[in-house]
Amino acid sequence: MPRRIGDVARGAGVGVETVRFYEREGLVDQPLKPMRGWREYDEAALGQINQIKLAQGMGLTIADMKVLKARAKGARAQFCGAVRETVAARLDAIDAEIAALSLKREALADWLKQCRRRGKRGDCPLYAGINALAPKRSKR
Amino acid sequence: MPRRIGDVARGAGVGVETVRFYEREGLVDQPLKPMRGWREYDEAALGQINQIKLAQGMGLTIADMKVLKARAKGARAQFCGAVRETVAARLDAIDAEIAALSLKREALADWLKQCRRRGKRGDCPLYAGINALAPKRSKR
DNA sequence: CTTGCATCCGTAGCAAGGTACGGACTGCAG
DNA sequence: CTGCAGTCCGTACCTTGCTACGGATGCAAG
Repeated sequence: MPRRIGDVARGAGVGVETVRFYEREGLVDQPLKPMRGWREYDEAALGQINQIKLAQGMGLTIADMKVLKARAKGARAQFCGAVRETVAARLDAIDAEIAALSLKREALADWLKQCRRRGKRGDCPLYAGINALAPKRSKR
Repeated sequence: MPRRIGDVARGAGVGVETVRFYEREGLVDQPLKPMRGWREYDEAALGQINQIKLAQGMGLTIADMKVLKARAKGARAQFCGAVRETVAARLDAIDAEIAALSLKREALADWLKQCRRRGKRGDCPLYAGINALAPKRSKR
């Protein structure tokens, strides 16, 4: 059972600064501070950090989580709607990201293939292109 | 034929600030400034920006391009080796990124499926979980 | 009482790739 | 001559998710 922020951090496998960051973001509830001394944490903080890690593993952003946390105070149906909305939006965003990366992947793979095919023929268009852009030397 | 930075920017479809950013990064050669007046650009700047856009489309980073540009002054064989190295490294990085995103994609899709399956049964574990983390209210 | 680690708190910095701003200047049209 | 758009230049800001720093305090052991 965690008592102080360092215990929470170690228990969740994150740094103390990270816990404090989550608190600033409002994702982890910061226990009230006694007028002197250290804050007293309980299991809730640990659970909240684990939920953050879970959500992060699914690709949700901190901003997404803030929205969902705000909605969690409302009725279950509303909350579920918000969850589905957020998850669907993030799914679309991630699909778009994957599509963009796949295009890049193909372009890079093609480039490598061309490189190997040209092999020793030594007609790299990029090298020619880059040096054509500095025509000072070729003009003499 | 571009004359001033604004012409270059319009011609390349980027902002003036972006051209200046590439100049600061050393990816676009900035023509010498006359003691008074405006710099005079030629086609080279346009070509360099187009190469940047191409490389970006393949997923190369600005840092990658800096390295390659530095190598372009050397012999062709050295340059080609550096290109292959950079491209291969970036390809690996992008594959890793795609793999990570695919995991997230699956997790999100699963979550949505679970949401729909639970449908009106109203037993969302996330809602329960979040509210269990604030047990103040349930204790009464 | 002193050492020494932990916490508290605000603030600043990192990566990446730009974007924006403010004040001074330039050059051209009216 | 004046107005106005465009440049020049340095610097600050943006996003995201942390991470680090520095000075002040707290607390327990020796």
